Parts: sequence; structure tokens; C-alpha cells
Amino acid sequence: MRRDSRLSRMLHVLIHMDRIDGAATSDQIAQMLGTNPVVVRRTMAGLRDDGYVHSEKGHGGGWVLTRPLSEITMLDIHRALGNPGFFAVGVAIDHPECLVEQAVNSALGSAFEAAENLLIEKFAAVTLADLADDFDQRMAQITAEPNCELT
Amino acid sequence: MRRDSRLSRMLHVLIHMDRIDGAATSDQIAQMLGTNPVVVRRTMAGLRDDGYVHSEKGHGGGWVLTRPLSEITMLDIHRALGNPGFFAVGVAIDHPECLVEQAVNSALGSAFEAAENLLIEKFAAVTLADLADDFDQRMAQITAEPNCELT
DNA sequence: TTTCATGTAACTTTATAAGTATCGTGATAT
DNA sequence: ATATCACGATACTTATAAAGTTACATGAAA
Repeated sequence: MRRDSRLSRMLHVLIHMDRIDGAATSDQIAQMLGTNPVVVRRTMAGLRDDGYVHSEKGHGGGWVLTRPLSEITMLDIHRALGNPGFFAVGVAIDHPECLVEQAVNSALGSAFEAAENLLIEKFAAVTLADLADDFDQRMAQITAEPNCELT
Repeated sequence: MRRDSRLSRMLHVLIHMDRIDGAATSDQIAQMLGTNPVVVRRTMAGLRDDGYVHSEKGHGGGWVLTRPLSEITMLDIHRALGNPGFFAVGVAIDHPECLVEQAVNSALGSAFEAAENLLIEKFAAVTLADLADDFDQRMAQITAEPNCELT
């Protein structure tokens, strides 16, 4: 399986959208991500259905945030993407009645469950406003550097 | 991507092998797993290279454990399979110089790192002997049931 | 009524585990 | 000796899901 990068991309996009005046078109977002506008629409559809963004057709249309970044967590966006499974490794169910398989999968399953709970906990604890703050700090760090080309 | 079930399968096989007298052929193991002998050889190759099993050609040949189950952890087998990545979700690297992307991927990355550390810790704490013990308990549980067809 | 932008469907591409076919190599039994 | 057995290795195919692409319908604004 290829690694699912939709969560990373959507978080990236939403923070940029918060700093843009007006709507962002799928084409603009696609350029930001180095991808295709259809991929953007397909991926943003979940966020729209869950009420984090709104889309408008026609002139001046595009995508706009419908909530402040402080009210959206990383977990919210993961869920809006369909709550995809986190793991590339899983249990084999070749002989469900085999007690050895059951013992193995029970141990593996509880480890994965603990890891998933930790991920959910971490994701729920970070709002997009936190990420925007981190961005601001990185920007301040760079502009404070003596040889920065931005100064 | 399809979910990687090699770890689950190999743990399953190794515990069965410990209860078998003599060598187990790739064909026998393949039947245990409902798969193909070539898949078995390919997957067992990593365990052989790391010294957990030995293979022998010709009559009476096949696969044998070279260590007691108590000296093999779930993590050992994961590593022997090439230490594949645990996660199906990952960060997107579309614009490495973008500070927003950096902030997003830093937060995602630290969550995944924590989850991976937890998985490694859990996997390292379980030996195959522990799994075999769990199997024994499940077997005892079943044979103790009043309507068990095994009694 | 032309243009712009989303919505949607269908198809292709990519990556990786898994499955399959085939033949070579070496070890055992007769 | 040699036939059989079992692993080793290569090459190819299949399955699956994200990602990318093409094309067209729909609706809103200039």
C-alpha cells in the first residue's frame, strides 16, 4: 500500500486557507500541493461533509474555512477523511478457529489498539491553531537569523 | 496498500513448529497458512538470515526452530521481516521548504514516533513462549467447558 | 451567454504484499 | 547411480488502495 498522505496535505491546506483572503480554488490548492484539482475536490469533499469548509461554484468561488482553526483538531480532519486505518501491518485471519492464531492475534491486536489509542489521543490534543502558532515561531526564528534573505 | 500480515503469520507458524517433531516443509506450512510454499520460503528467508530458523534440503528436510520460544520476541520477528513501516498514514513532502508543511509534519511525525515507540516496546515485551502459554490457557479453557466435543 | 469553478464518473498509474510457475541445487533413500 | 524430495531463486501475475488524469455536467457570477 502506498502511504496515505491526505491528512498531512489537508492540515497543510487548511492553515494556508486561514491566511488567505477570500476563497481558494481547487486549482490554487492543487498547485500548493503539487497535485491535481480533482484530487483536491475529492479529498476536500469529506471536510465539507463534516462542516469544516464550504465550497462555492462560479466566479469568485472556491473553498473557505467555516470554523476558526482553534476549533479543529488533527483528529477531526482524520475522521473527516473517512477515519482510515493507521496501520500498514495487521493480523492474518487464515484459520479463525485456530487457538494459536487467536493467541497471536490477541497479542498483536492489543498492541495495535494501544498504539491507535495513543495516536487518537495525540491527534485530539493538537488544534490547527497550535500548528499555526508553530508556523509563526518557525517564521520568527528564520527572520531573526542574521543571514536571512527575507530581512 | 494491502495490510502486511507476515508478522502475524510467522508468529503463528513458529509456535506450531515448536510443537512439531522434526522439520516442517514449506508445503506443510503453506497449508497451515492457506497459502503457497513459495510465499513461505520467501517470508521465512528473513527469519533464517537472522538465525531463528534453519532450513534443510532433501528428504526429511524443511524448517526447524533454532532457538527456544522464550528467546524470541515479537519485535525480533518484525525486524527479521525487514523492519517494515508500521503505518499506512504518513506525512506528505510536497514543499520541504514550506514552514507550514514543516509545522504540520513535525506534529504528525512526533505522534507517529510516539506510537511507534509504544509498539516497539509492546512487541519487545512479548516472547513467543508467552504466546504459547496463552495458547495453552485457551486450550485448557475449551477442554474445561461442559459441552466441548474434545472431552 | 460566456466564463469560471465545483461535482462526479470513469479510467490510468503507482507501489507493495501476495500468489503462481518454473527451474536449479543439494541431500537422502533405494 | 539415480530418482525423489525439499529448499533457493527468478520472473511474472494478481489484488488493493491512494493518487493522478480525462471528460463532462451543474450552477453561479460577470
